[in-house]
Order: sequence, then structure tokens, then C-alpha cells
Amino acid sequence: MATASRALNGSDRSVKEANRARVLAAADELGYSANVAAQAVARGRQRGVTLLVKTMPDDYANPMVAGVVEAARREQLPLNLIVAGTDSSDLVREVNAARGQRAEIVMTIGGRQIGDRGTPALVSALQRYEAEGGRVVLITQAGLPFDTVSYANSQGAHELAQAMVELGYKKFAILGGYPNGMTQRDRTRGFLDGLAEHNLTVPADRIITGDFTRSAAYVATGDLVRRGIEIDAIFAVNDAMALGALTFLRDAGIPSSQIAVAGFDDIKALRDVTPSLTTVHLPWDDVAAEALSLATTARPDEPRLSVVSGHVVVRASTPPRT
Amino acid sequence: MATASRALNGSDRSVKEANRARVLAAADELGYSANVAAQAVARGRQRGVTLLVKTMPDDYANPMVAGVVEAARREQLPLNLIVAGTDSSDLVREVNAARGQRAEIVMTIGGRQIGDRGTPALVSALQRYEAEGGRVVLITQAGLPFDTVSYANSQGAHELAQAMVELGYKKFAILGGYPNGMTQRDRTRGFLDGLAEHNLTVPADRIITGDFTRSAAYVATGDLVRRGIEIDAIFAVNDAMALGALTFLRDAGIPSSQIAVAGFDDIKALRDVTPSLTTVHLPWDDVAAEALSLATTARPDEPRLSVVSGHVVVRASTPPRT
DNA sequence: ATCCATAAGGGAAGCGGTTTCCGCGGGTAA
DNA sequence: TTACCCGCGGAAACCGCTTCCCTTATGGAT
Repeated sequence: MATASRALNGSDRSVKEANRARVLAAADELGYSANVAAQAVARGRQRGVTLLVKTMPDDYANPMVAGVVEAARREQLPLNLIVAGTDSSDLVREVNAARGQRAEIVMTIGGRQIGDRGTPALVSALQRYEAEGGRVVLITQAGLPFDTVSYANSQGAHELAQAMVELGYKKFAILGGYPNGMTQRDRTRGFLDGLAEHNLTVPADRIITGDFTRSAAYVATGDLVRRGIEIDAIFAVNDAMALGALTFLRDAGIPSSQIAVAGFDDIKALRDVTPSLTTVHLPWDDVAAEALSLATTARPDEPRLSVVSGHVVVRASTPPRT
Repeated sequence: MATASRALNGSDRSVKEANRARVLAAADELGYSANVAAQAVARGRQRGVTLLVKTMPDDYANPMVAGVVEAARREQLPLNLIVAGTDSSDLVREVNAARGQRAEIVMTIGGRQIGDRGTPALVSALQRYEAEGGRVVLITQAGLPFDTVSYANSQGAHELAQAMVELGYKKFAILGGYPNGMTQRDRTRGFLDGLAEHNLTVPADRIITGDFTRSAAYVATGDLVRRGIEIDAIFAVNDAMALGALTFLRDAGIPSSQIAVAGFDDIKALRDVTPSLTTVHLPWDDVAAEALSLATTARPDEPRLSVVSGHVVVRASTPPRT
């Protein structure tokens, strides 16, 4: 048995070639496939990365997830995608499950909420997992004591604001997503800061918070228009919401020259909409690759933070304002 | 240990309430979380469904995947998404891995290729897995000896063809996807059959096969137009391709009144494009729910086949032809 | 010819659980 | 009282591997 075990997987002990061949032949003949669970028990660890996401979209793909999947493929790391649920307690549950699985690497994607009461529980679950030898990498906002890759939300939004002001826009509304979402808040703030540099502000009643979805944005834009609020541009904190806004405006027959729309993320689907959407491009594949590289290098004493920055892409949805 | 084990998970043996409470309290204090791998070894089976997909899209979400994820959540079944790769040998590898995992249910999404040399290997891997007590459900074309849910590709395309003829279209091109893909072939055939009932045909040079992607469709449509082929409508075998075609036509300034486009699937993202796309709606959530229900009911002697049918949705991309 | 390092095989002890089986105590029926 | 059954705790076997450790064989250096 010992020899067979050594022959069938990369052990550091060598097996005489003849025996290895015999083992392999027998395994093949018997259709043997290792019981991974038993391996995990014996080894005390399950190879691969467990990717925890909150939801599985049914409309637009999440480019980060796609990026991580692809990066893991390249590294030949088994990838195990778990859709946890939106609550932070769901996340805790899944982290514990991963701990029970003795997973090698746990990676989470998804923003945190400000003042989420579940955060301490999540942190301690992750710390416990780490204490038992796991590696954790967060793709989200900085601030938790783990290796993190995040992206320049506030800077990107800031630059977008600049760009839009230069295009001649003055009266903005903001579709801000969940009021407590950190990503949304950073983007909103960055945008407001960018405007502030040009002495522009956005009245509170034009900063709409709520659901973080395309449909919610559609409805919210409708409200905005119906309330007769005078605006010349809408900034949505992500592309999915921007598309919702765009579609509402189109359905209502309002052209971009009257109300422009800009988003954030530069998801692939933007290629297929009209007008093409102005947005902040983020290099999602880099984010994913960076996350994996953090995960596969030795853990440093201090948690590392890697920030990936984006850049503004001006397209047809924000024509120059004459 | 025995008592603890019985207290911590649903065993059929009862534990005195006082002891159960003590066990739970201790577990809580110690931050105990069961080693799932060890459980899998001891029980000989790992609860939950392993969902095998070929790829993870980075543009439009796969509604089937979203549906299965959601359905599994509802059933409280742990769901484990594995992105295998496009080759059928990749699928075999992952089936064997699932076998090694002693996974309870394996579900695969994704079309088969006609005459794929890997199919026998896949079938035997799945059979072996089933022989060891696993349940397999395929979401794909019928024809393999396993419980299968498939959707009415050919019927839907047939009806779409009817509808388009009624709208006044006569000269079609077809973006047919992979030449050997069964889904694509069924849809193409169904469409041609529908046309045939009205004595219409599509010359071979207007049935374009190739990549199954949005980008490939964009390029292919360009070729079609450049070759100066006279058509009044394009049928793409899925929505992603249809969107590629649509976007090309828009970029080229060709309106729907000149060349119409129809797709297949009715993915959510269609809401956000202009013109809105005519397509065949498929109830993806039903497909997913059906698959899960096949998986969780006792296995019958004969493999079951459940066919979900769709219906045509006419939208702006195929205006009535005057 | 002797010694020692090294390669390689194999027995057996885990890994962390589950489950069978045995035994004990107490309640119920005769 | 006595016999029997049932509920429940705990010892130990077992799940399918990995790996430690012991042993033997081999070959080069002295």
C-alpha cells in the first residue's frame, strides 16, 4: 500500500520504475481514482482554492470570478466555487465549512458593509481558519487583517468625475447602491470629491441609495425622471446599475444628450449596448492574478495589501456637453 | 466520542438531552467544526451536488448555472461548482475527481459534440461513478444513459422560423456555432425545418459555423455583410451570438429593418440592448429545478428524460417586414 | 574485505470521524 | 418478584489514505 500510495501521487520518496509502472497499470485496470476525502484526512489539508462569493448573477457575469477561475486553471489549482448567500453569517458558515474541509486557500469576493455586526464573527472565523494552517485572501476593501487585493474605487470615481466635468456636465445624480456598502460608498465619495474640486456638489436628494442591482437602478431612474429633477448626468456606482438607468432612459425616449450615464467596472457586456457606456475600466484579470499570487506565496508576518487601479473610458453615453 | 458524534449531527440514535447540551456547549466553546473530509471518509459519501460546467463566462451569465445554484440553495444542498474546461477529457477528469470525492450528486451542464471521441470515456466514468452509488443528472441533449433534462431546441427553433416567416422574412443567414455541437445542430435543423414548411431554404454558404461566442458572431456577421450576400434576417443559435451580430450591424449602421436578428435562450441581458432581441424564451429556472428534482428522487431503473419547452418572443430586432 | 550512506519496500500508526456492538439500568408486563 | 425490552453510553472497528520508521539490498569509498 505504501508503495502504491507513493507511486500514485507526487511523494518525495522515489519508487523503482518497474514498480511504479506496475502500480499505474493496476490502477488503470481497476479504474482506481483516489478518494480525495481520505487524502484530505490523511494529509490534513485539501489542495486548491475555495472561492467564496455571495451570489451567482443570472444576467451579467462577474468578471472577477471569471478571472479567478481562469487564474486558478493556469496554476493548475483545483478551484471550488461556493455561493454563500448575501448575509455575513452565510459567509461565516461557509468559512467554517472550508475550515472543516481543511481547504488550503480561501478566497472571498465581495464588499463588506459598513458597521456590519457580522464582521467580527467573520474575522474570527477566518483567523481560526488561518491558525489551523489555511491561507486567506480577500478581494474587497482593505482594512481586515488578511492579505487583501482591492481596487482603486475612490480614485477611479474621482477621475471619472473630473472627466465628466471636463465634458461639460454640471448637474449630477448618483445611483449609490447599498447605503452601507463600502465599495459603493468609496465610489460615491470619490465622485463627490472629484466634483468638489470644481466646486460642484450633488444635493442629497439626488444621491439615491438602495438595491445594488440593475432592476433597482431602472426603477430609481424612473423615479428621478418622474420627480422632474433637473439633471444632465447620472453616475451609477456599477455598470449593471448604469445599464438599468440607460435602459430606462432609452425606454422613456430620453437621449444621452439630455441625460448622460456613466458606470463603473467596464464589464464585457458593455460592448453590446447602445449608447456604449462611459465607465471606469478595472483590470479584473490582474486583480484575480494578484489575488492568487498573494495566496500562493508564503504568508508574511504583516497582512499585505495590493491595490489595483483603473482608468476612465469615455464612450458614447456621455457625449460632450455643448 | 460516539455520543459527541451523535449529538453533533443528525444521527438516528437519540442522545439524552442533558448530554447533548453538554456536547453542544463544548463544541461551541472550542470552536469545533466537523472535518467534512473525515465525515465523507467515514460515511462513504459527501453530501451535496457537484455541478460541472465547461467554462465560466466573463460577459453574460449562464442562466442555467444561476438556476441550479438557486435551486440547490432552496433545497439546502451544498453546491460545489467546478469549471472543468472545454474538452471532454477535462470533464472525465472532473467526474473522476467527484468520484474520488464520493460526491452524492453530479450534475453536468453543457452540450455534447456529435461524434466526440471522448463521449464513451465520459459515459464510462459516469457509469462507474453511478455504480459506486452516485447520482448523475445531465442537463444537455438526450441520448446518454442517465437521467437527463433537456430543452426543446429543435421545436423552439422551428416555431421561431414560423414566426419570422409570418413577419415577412424570406432570405436568411444562420450563425450556427460549432459544426458538431448538438445544441447548435438541433437549433439549426429546427429552424430549417420550420422554413421548409413554407418552402424556404437557406443556401449552404449562408449557414456559418464556427466558434460559439459573441465575438465570433460579430466577425462572422461582418464577413456576411462584406461578401454582399443578400439577406433580410440572421438567426443566431444563441443570444450571445445574436448580440454579437446585432452589435456588428449597429456599428455598421445597418438597421433592423434591413437585416433583422433573432437569437435563442432569452438571457436576462437582452433587456438592456437596443433593439431588443427576438428570441426563444427558455424557462431556465424550471430546467434547474427539474434537474434537481431528478437528482433527489430515487433512481429509477430506466434513465428518465425530461424535456422543457420554450416559446418564441418577438421583439424589436425583427420588425414586421413590409 | 569492511564500512557506511543511500535507495527502496513494507508494516503499522495515525488522520478525524461514524457506526456496530455490547452492556447497563430502569420501566413495564406477567 | 422475575423476565424482558428499550434507551442510552462507550469501547472498538472501520473508512481509505499518508507517512513514520524499520529493514534489507546495493554500491562506492577506504
